[in-house]
Amino acid sequence: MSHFGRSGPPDIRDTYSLLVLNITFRTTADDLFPLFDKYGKVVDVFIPRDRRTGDSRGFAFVRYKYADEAQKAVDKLDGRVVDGREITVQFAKYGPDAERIHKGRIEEPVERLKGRSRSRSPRPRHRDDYRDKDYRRRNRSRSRDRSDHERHRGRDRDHYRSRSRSRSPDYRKERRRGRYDDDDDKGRSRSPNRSISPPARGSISPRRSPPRKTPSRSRSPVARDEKDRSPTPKSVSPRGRPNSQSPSPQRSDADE
DNA sequence: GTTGAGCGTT
Repeated sequence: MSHFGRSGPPDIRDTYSLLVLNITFRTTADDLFPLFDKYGKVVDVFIPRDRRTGDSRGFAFVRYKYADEAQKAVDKLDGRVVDGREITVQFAKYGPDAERIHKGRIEEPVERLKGRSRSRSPRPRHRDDYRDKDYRRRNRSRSRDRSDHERHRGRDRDHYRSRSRSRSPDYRKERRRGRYDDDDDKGRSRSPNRSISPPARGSISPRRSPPRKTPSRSRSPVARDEKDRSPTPKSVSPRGRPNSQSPSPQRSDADE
């Protein structure tokens, strides 16, 4: 009863999906279930969460068994203050498959029931068309960037210009066009290899090169080896222990 | 610990 979304999509054949927006980030499906269930029969309540943090996105989907009940819930719960925040209840315009739906109900239910007709849509290509458009607007999952943007806009413009290099979450979103590849993307993006060439690794450490002003050490593999090994084995070889280093590998001001 | 336009999962 309290486990929603754990078993995946139950049955959306004759269910009306309601989109609940403006909900708090701590509101759970269990909290919305009794609230929406009071106005009708709720067959399923799902709240999209972030794969990385697992935190709620701030909106939920409530599925009703009947449209009349859903409509009533929208009229009653829409604008209702939940958890100290006014929530917005409206019929979902898009289905779980990014397909357009009417009145929260999918215009065309599962076609598998109809027969072997695998073709669910004669134009799957169009689906991606408008789908991409929606994704673009959805890029602002974390509106934090926007918040900072506006915040700096009215305070300090110089800082804003300086931050021009600041990487925006949109660049990778648009590039991948996916929302689940963040895990891999982030794991690899963390590596500064993007701007650093493989050969550079031999003489990396821009700060290490300049300090070498001693002509005595010009070329002594032996001396260099001993020096690297003897003195500070843990301090030396930053690549060997990235953990010891700073979390931000991009500290080369020269590159910027 | 924070945030705030929007459309979804085994």
